[in-house]
Amino acid sequence: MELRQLRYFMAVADELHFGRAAQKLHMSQPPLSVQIGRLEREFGTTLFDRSTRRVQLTPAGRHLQESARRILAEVDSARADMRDYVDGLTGQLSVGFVSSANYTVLPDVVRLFRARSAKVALTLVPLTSGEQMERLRDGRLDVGIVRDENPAADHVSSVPLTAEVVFEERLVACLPIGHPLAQRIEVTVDEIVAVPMISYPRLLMPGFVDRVTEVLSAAPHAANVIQEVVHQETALGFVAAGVGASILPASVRQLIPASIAVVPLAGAPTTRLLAVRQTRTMDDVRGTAFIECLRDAAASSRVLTGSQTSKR
Amino acid sequence: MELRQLRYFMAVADELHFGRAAQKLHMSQPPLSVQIGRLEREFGTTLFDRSTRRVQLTPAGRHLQESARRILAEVDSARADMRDYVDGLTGQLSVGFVSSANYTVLPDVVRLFRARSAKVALTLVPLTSGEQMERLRDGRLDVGIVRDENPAADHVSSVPLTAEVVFEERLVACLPIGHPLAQRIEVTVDEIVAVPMISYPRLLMPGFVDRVTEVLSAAPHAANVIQEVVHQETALGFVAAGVGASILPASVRQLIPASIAVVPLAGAPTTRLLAVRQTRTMDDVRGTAFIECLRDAAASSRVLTGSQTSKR
DNA sequence: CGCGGTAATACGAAACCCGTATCGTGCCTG
DNA sequence: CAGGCACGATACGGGTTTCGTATTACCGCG
Repeated sequence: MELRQLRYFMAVADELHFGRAAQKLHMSQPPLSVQIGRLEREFGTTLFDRSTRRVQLTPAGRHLQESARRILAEVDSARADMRDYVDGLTGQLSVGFVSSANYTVLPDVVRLFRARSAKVALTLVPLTSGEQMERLRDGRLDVGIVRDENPAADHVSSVPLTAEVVFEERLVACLPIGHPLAQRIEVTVDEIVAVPMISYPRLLMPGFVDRVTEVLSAAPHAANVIQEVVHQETALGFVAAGVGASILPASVRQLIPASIAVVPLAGAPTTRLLAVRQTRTMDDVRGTAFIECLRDAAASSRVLTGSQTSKR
Repeated sequence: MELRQLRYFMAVADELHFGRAAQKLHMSQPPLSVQIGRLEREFGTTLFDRSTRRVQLTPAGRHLQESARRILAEVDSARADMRDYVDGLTGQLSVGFVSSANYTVLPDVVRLFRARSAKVALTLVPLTSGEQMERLRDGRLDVGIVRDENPAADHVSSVPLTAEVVFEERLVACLPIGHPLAQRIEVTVDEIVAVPMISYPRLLMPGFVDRVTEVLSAAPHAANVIQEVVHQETALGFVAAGVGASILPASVRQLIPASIAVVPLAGAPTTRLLAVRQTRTMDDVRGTAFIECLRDAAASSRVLTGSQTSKR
């Protein structure tokens, strides 16, 4: 029993006429008769009562008709499912994101993606950049939205990743409102380095930590890291408590309490959000569609807010 | 997409190893790779991530896996269904019967058939012999249990029918209890012909009417038919009312009221139950199984009651 | 009793599928 | 780091399957 035979059988069962069925199947009548005959020999029963004048289903034929209808419908739906899947209309997409992305492009991106790919099950996983890079390599994430990571960082002969900058914003200093620098229009690297700093564990977000280190390295003295915290919110808590200052993306402004002052850094150093994925899966339609949403949302947000940021 | 390809695909998906999958499929590895590649080109996506070291399903592959599993299961069950059907384990069987068969073999037959072919849906249709012959010819009945019909009766180039005698019993005269002949051990044809007779419409049961006519034709005078009725029960009602006598199969004794006497006919003429079916469908397993039950039940009933019948 | 229509059969050509041989590649080992 | 090994991909020839054309066999009708 092969699918071709079932299709032939259904055509004859529909037409009850070998000639017309063959025509519908774009073939000639003799091989059609042969294939039907083969089915009949396989099952050990006639499927059609046929004379030269009349073709009729036997009871056994009617039984096969029901089964064949189910099978062919199943096959058609499988074909459609596969087509929808490769076209990116259905399926699953796991996207990781750094919490700070929540305050910039992410909400718009998600709204856009849900509109464009309504049937794709989108899983959003909040993770630090470092965690995302790991999960991207082992495939637990399809797309990562990370801050300042270098995808080429060689995890010893690991899966190659590809990144694309989707958003760039200024780095700002967050200071307790009472701090001498708190009322400034901007502060220099030299000035901020003198303040005790609240930083992050390099393991969890190597890109951002390295970026901040790089920016601060313009100063003659090294920064004095007085505290490491995992979340921006925690960092802001320490700042509000007067423990020290912290360098953060400008978009954190949205969750700044009155007790904290945000002061842009002189020289307008920036930090970047990158969309990262496995180079191998660059042809994945859902991932590509998602990143397309990222580009579009970032573009319109730039139009709205002005190419970079930081007016208070 | 062909079933073979789906089977190959599932083998590789199970083994995650082309060589072992090929072995399991009793074929060599190269054509297996080719067929998988063909599927992938058809769907426009890779189904396996494969290096020489590792074979893994892609997400698209997992989607196809689910569909393929369903399809192959559906095909297997279709094959099993067809096998069960041609083996006569399942299906439908329409059997017609004359009401008088209810008093002889029929209950045993049905019990036997239900035991032997439990999953076959048996439809029992009470019909006169004439009605059954018509429905047998146009296929509305698979098997008919008729009385004294001649299947060769040429319904003008119609479907040929085949009959088999399954039960033979004596014809008896039914008389009002007060009738002069009612106390006799037996009556002759000459004697009964003198009594007004209750008969049946020849159109509905030509075989039985002709048989009775044939038996009575041994008498010098023709019978005096005073009433025609459709059902035995009605005939007995007329007899009980003293309207006349009626010739019936001996098995009617079971529904004789006290007001009617049953007297065997001299010469022990008999009437026969026949199982009839289309000659064309003599290979139908369910019909054959049913008739087998008829033979077996009739045989054991003969053993129990003695080859023919009629002791009171 | 021929004629139109239809399914079955015969047979040669094309397509398809499989097996053997071989290649390319990634991983392991000495 | 060079060689060996395991494994999937490719090349190619042979056998099987399937198809199309031509023909036959059969049925119903005028």
